[in-house]
Amino acid sequence: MKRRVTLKDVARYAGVATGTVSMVMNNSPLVAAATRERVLRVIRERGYVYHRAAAQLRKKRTDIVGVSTCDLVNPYFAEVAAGVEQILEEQGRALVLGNARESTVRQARFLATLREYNVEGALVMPAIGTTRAAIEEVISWHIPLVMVTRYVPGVFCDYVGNDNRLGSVLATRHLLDLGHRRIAFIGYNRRTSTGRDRFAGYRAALAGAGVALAAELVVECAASRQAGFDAVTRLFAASRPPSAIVCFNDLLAFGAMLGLQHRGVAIGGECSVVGADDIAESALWTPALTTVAVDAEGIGRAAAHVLWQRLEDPGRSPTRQTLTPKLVVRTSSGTAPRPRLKGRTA
Amino acid sequence: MKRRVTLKDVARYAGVATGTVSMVMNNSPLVAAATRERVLRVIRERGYVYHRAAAQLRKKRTDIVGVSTCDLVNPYFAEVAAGVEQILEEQGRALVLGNARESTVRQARFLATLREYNVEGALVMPAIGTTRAAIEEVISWHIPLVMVTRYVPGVFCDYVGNDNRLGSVLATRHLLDLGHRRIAFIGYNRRTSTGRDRFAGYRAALAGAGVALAAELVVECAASRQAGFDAVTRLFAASRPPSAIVCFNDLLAFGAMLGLQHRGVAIGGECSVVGADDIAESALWTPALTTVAVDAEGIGRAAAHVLWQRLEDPGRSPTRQTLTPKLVVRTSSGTAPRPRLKGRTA
DNA sequence: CCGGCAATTTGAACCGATTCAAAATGCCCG
DNA sequence: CGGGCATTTTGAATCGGTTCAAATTGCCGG
Repeated sequence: MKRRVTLKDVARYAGVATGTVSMVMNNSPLVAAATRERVLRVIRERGYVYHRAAAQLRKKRTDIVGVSTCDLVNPYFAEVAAGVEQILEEQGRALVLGNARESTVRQARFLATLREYNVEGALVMPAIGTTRAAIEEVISWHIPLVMVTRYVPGVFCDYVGNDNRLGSVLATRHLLDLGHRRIAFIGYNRRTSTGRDRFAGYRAALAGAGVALAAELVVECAASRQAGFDAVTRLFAASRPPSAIVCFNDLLAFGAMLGLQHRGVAIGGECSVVGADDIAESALWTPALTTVAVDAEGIGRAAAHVLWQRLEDPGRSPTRQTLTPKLVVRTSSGTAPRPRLKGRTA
Repeated sequence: MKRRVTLKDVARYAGVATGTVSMVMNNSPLVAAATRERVLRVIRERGYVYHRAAAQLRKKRTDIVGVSTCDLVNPYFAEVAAGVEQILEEQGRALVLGNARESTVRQARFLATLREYNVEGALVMPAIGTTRAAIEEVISWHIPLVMVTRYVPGVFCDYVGNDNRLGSVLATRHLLDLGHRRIAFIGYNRRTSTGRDRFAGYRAALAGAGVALAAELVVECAASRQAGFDAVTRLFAASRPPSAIVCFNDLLAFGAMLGLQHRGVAIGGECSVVGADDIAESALWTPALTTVAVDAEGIGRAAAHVLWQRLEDPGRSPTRQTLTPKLVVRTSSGTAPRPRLKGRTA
């Protein structure tokens, strides 16, 4: 077992002091070009490998960033993570990944671990149920934290996400413009900021058009295909079903469309459906889903960028950055059907 | 700025030697229970935080594992990564993530970085075009490496993946059993082991049934929905279209089904379609897709487990572990249509 | 009361980089 | 030729744990 080549060895072979080699490794402009060349040649010849842990002991920088995902199996969060990775890679920082799987316990455990690794900062997609205290604890450790995609109310720190409220406004307004008045909202979840904001946009758009919000048209449920199917079943079992549905996300919309097809309701005709996220399948469904496109990778990239800014200038006040979603109109939404004028003609 | 609480401080406050505190931190059975309690109390009271980089300097273990994904945006690989994360988390190891996005350059750069972090091992999903030399270089650094999902031929190291050959055999045999004889294969890609193995299974199943492989029924193309659509267009433009299609994966199958619907070909009747992977959408399509289910998370978990075994016993000979996929029959596949007996009746 | 053995505890050297005050070197100008 | 200044280089102290040979403590049987 050969001993590892250390910086000291390099210094000896190159005939310089350890400090000089260190400066070469850190691209210091103070070393003379000729010296730098000589040192670099020795490094190459001897196969020297920089030892980051040793460096970290004295230097304060670690070039490590922690990333906590709430659910990596969900393609949306995986895309956000991919965006984050892209920027961190460009910055030459390493990414330590944790997947909370929507468990605040796992999330807390991961964040505590990050502390032992002396990460420079953390990008957190808060798991459902994350408390203000949990986030503030991390900040109290002096680890710069950026909330991504979801935020925890009342926490004073950076946030990058989608403008979910606007997204729902666009979706709902689109339906209102098509003449719809009985518009349902399915997938309301008050436990995440995304859930609350998307609902708030729906509510605001209705109010803006002078349409009263009908409690029986709001369905609180999970964000799965099955839940969408069930929600439609429930809505259409009632006396006055909606003529359009705003869905919390595309998965729910798919379930809803299946439910409508199952009942023989014409999608885009008798009942319109709008989703959110614009995942890959949305364009391929029959009918193609009208949805609010969210740039998940862009959010990840922006979040990594915001963390970088904070590291550059720790004093700056927290930013709250939202990317603007845009409505993609396809065939699952159409003009409102004429109301059947029951009895009125009599 | 308060100075950080070090192990030495803990030792002083607890009235013991640094060595003792170190042993407590490492759960050594040598410290007396009473001493351990006292030290732990001081640690809690003073808010001591273990400094892994410092520990690493002397200890050889790092508890860090590198994970290189070939494409994190692909839900399949994201699932594998999630499986890996789950096991590493249980083992108390940190996961440093890299996303090669199918670039061998990015992959190589990431693997080189891992060396500087002194990772205990690496789990690599080789990017398209990964050479034997690239993998062997990592091994030459004495970093235990496990290839996941894809393998590079000729490399003598651990591998965990799906039995793709078997999967295609199951799919093809299923179609043969339904009476099909003109069976196409779309999405052949000879640049990944998955591509080669899935094609090999198709070829073997045909041979086993005494059916000649028709070159015009094999389409080499990307693994996207669009490619599936285009492949069908091509196959059905020819004189004798297939009565069934084995697709490299589900995405391709969706594209193919859209293509068939577009041409007015009855899926499961006039032409059957079988996919592979069984992603979430597959069960929801109309018709529901018959496919070969692959346990992506299971593969990730198994891979992390294999790495653990190798760390426990570096001397063991490399394993080559494949999980068994299983056929999920749904409605996109049906009995072969009667051949139209052109002219024969005359 | 003592020798012997097992169970604990000690603490100084060490891991491999970074730091920075001080020294060395080179160059220009009077 | 020497002083002054800018450019490079030096190297010992330091970061915060781990190690392990050696010392200490406790207990038991004789």
